[in-house]
Amino acid sequence: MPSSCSPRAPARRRDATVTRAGILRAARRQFTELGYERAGVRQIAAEAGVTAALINRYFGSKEGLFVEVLSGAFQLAGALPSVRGEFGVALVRYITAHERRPPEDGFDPLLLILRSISSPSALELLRDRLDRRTIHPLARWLGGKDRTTRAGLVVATLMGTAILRKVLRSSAFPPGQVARAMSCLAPLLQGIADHR
Amino acid sequence: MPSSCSPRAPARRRDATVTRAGILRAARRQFTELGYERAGVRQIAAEAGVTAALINRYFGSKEGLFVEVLSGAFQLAGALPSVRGEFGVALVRYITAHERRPPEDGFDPLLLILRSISSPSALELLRDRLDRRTIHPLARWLGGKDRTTRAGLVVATLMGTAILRKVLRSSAFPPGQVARAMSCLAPLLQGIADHR
DNA sequence: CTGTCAAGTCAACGACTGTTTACTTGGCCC
DNA sequence: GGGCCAAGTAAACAGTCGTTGACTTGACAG
Repeated sequence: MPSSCSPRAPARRRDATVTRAGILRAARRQFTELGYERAGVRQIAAEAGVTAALINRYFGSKEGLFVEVLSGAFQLAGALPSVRGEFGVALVRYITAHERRPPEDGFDPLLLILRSISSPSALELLRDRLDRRTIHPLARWLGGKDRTTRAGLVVATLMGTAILRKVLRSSAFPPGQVARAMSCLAPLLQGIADHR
Repeated sequence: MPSSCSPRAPARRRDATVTRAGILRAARRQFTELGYERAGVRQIAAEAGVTAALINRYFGSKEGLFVEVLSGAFQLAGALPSVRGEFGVALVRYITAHERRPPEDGFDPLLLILRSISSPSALELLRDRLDRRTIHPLARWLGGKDRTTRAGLVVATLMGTAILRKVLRSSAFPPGQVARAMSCLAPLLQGIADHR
């Protein structure tokens, strides 16, 4: 079926939905690479091939654009295994898979959080999303005693290792030895899942 | 012994060393509360009761002031126990002690790191200090197999929990239930220390 | 072919940043 | 008591930021 929206679809150069999607894609990449504050609306618009004023037209404000970027992220469905005993290795496998081939565009919610927590307005949005869409679902999946605290510890461990490995690039986690880090991380996560 | 530095010490109002120390104190507080980027030289100077130009006179630049703030921090001596089996509880006790009565001025290196990692120039300084003064000494203390990776995991866990608890203020770690979080955290840290 | 409305640009606003230069002021020494 | 140098201030510089209103341009309908 050729072109469901229009009979002839002459590849129009002025398409609001296409432009909007382009801005959103550039924003996802720059927000994860630079964080909320350092990512400027002018740079984002330039990467999308438009002017900064269009961002305010389509998203109201920079914060509105950020909210739109956040929508749909933070759900960890797909990383959780069907068997409880494979929790640790499943998460580690999920991480290494995303390491080998980075996400389609440069979008990475974990990095976006870590580089945006210095902004008070972004922080409030991030806490809300992370609590509702990640921690509490994970707590339900884990079950048992102190489930929410343990879910928080899982997320904390993932965030902490991400900070040291990908943001700070600490010498404790050299890029060539991800396997060693992951083999230490897996039983740690599994231990949190089992303590119930 | 009254006033060791000067015979009469008429409480002079123009004292370079006192002013320098005042700027440093204000900088420590604001860098941990706002991070490197959001803490402005004008606000820091105002809290110290001087003008922003004095910061450049005494510290060369904002980055020079940041370096000075960083000097002396990041060493974890005092948190480590003499017995290896008490590693987890010792660290947890250290955290809760600092929780009960916050540090003298509002200085907290962990929060300073977490809120400053979005700045590239600050990041380089932080990685250097954290690696040399915290992770590698801790790895030496831990000993055994994968000591550096495990030291990194300890720091990662502490950073991650600090992010969720003190920066994001996630509902997974309500302020009134620090004991529950700590009782889950202690065996986790002990597990990292034992895995060798 | 022309009218019309959305898509997009341009320029400017006001506020803020770190830094520098020229200046004023206060306290100690002779 | 008068010089003199350090301590400290004031003002401006050159950027950048998000946002806004008025403007131009493109594409489709009649």
